Amino acid sequence: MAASPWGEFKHDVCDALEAALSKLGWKPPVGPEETLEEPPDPKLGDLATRLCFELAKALHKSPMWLAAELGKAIKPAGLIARVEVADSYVNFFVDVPKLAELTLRTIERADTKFGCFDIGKGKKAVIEHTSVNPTKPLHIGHGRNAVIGDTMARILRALGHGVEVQNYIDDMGRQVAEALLAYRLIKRKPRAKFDHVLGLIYTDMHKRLGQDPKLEQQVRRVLAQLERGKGAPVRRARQLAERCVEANLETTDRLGVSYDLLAWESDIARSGMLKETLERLRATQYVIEGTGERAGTLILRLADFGIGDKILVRSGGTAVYTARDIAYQLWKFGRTKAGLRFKLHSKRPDGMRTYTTAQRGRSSAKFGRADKVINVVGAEQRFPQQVVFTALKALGLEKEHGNSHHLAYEHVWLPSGRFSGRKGTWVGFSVDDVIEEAVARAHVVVEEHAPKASERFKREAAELVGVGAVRYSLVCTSPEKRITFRWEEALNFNRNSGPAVQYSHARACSILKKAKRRGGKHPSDVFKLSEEERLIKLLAKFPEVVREAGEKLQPNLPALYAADLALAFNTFYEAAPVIEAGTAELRAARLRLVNCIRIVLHNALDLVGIVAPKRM
RNA sequence: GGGCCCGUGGCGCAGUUGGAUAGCGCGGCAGCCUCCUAAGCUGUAGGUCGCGGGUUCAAAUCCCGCCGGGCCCGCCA
Repeated sequence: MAASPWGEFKHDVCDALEAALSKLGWKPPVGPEETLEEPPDPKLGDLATRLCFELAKALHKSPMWLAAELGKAIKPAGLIARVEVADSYVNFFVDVPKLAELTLRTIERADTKFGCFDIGKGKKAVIEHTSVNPTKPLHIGHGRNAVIGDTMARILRALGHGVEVQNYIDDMGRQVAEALLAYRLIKRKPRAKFDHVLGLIYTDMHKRLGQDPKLEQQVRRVLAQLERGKGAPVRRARQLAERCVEANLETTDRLGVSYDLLAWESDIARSGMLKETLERLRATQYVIEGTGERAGTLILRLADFGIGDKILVRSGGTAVYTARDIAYQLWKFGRTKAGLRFKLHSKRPDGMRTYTTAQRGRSSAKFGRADKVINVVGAEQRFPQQVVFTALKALGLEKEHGNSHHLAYEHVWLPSGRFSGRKGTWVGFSVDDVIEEAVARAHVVVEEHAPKASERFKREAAELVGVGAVRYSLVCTSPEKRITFRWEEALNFNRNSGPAVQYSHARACSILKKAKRRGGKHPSDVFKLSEEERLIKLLAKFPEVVREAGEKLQPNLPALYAADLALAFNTFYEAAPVIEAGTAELRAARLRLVNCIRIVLHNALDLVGIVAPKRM
């Protein structure tokens, strides 16, 4: 059974090209598969090769002549219906009836597994995302990180990887020191969800920090206590952070984002893996002791790898963030002797179990030991991420270096500028606030559409649609592009939105429900309409989209695909009656098509973490 | 000063391993509910792909130089 119908077609085209080339005795400088592209207009063909341009250089013949000869030598086979030569291109037309039968049968059999592969071969991928300082609620920018990471996790699972999602919690940084102090000093606290309380008093604290130099000293004292890694302040910091994380998790639960492991900095610090990592680095030629102004420091020299120096240990003996990140990265690959201990943190509403590192936990071989690591981290951290990865190379871990990926994303901005935790500009733009608003808006629309539905249905539909709109708006843009948060986009329920795809899915379900009886035979060439042909081809391409998204780390691809498919389905919906199709054969065939569209819309939405409702 | 990312119709985006007439959505304008959910559909207007060179049979895509926006180059966090 073909996992990917369109992949099968590509395969057939490559075979046909190889056969023709060997018959002609031509040796192209590149493999045929690298020369395949989609023609700009489907009328020209479904796949084209630009091979003749490549051959022209090698054989000193005109590309047009080569295309004509090559075209004559190709025998259509498999899913290829016919071959046409246009200009210097050889164009391949897919056999639509064959592709239709293959695609529909594959989707029906695979159902929710359509789009899944086994190319990951169970190889383990660790994805780190979210990793917000545990001192505030998630704002919509953190939401983008979480949604990108979660979508990537879903895509890699579909490709057959074992996936472990880690959320790194830094409970020892300056922000926590400030939050701890703020919590102690500010007696009158706002009433709100705990993470919001912390975020608000943190902002309040920052107003005072500017005016009161003594306060800055107090922060430093607390930070120093945290650095020591033991004692009451460390315990209190952890407690405070635990409460904040629990509140943050309520938010991510609602977004449909989940974690396998919460990795706490305080646990990592106590494990000794930082010390171990520094010792190993010291043993290489790349670590030197600082001199002059930098006396007493430890410097990582990576000039041999084309990047600048990075101080790892300050003259005071404390390690910088990047040093800890190197140790953590090594641990993710199972490359530290020191280990961590784990225990169950909580069972989430979706049934997933989230574990946490813990002092009094058990050691376990279940976590870490990745084959591949993806860090979803802001684009501004390209340099430190590169330092971390290059450090692996310096330690001789070539393979781990090659399997380290930084999924860099640009931040979300407000029309007025950047988010600032200190200035508190996030207020009103927390993920909680945005979802609340989106769900409220969705409720109004649901009310208009289904006034007679039960209150429970309306509430559930609004939740699903509101969250769908928010998730879609956060993931549909390429990660490397900055997005500006605008209410009208986050709350967009029109075409090219999460709800639009959900709506198309609901319509498909509705047709199938109303049809009651399904099944019945039909010839494979029943699909005559261009709308049907377009849908068949789009359905066939879905697995290729999933693969590309995984290979290129582009979580926006399934989102864009889902909108494309929904659009094509809407066009078909207007053009072709399904239940009242002219003949029993056509009715049966179109019902099959609609059912397959329903499955693929569902699977595409699922990859993006959006629920596909049967009714809305 | 050195480096990285972004710049595509009024707005938001796709297309960037060089390839055939640059796609989509929003918003404009004109239409479509006795028919499977109008959160929908059809038609229409709107683009020197930031600017200028270069390489090539072929450039939104590659190279060089500018312009605009953002980011990085801390013993900060």
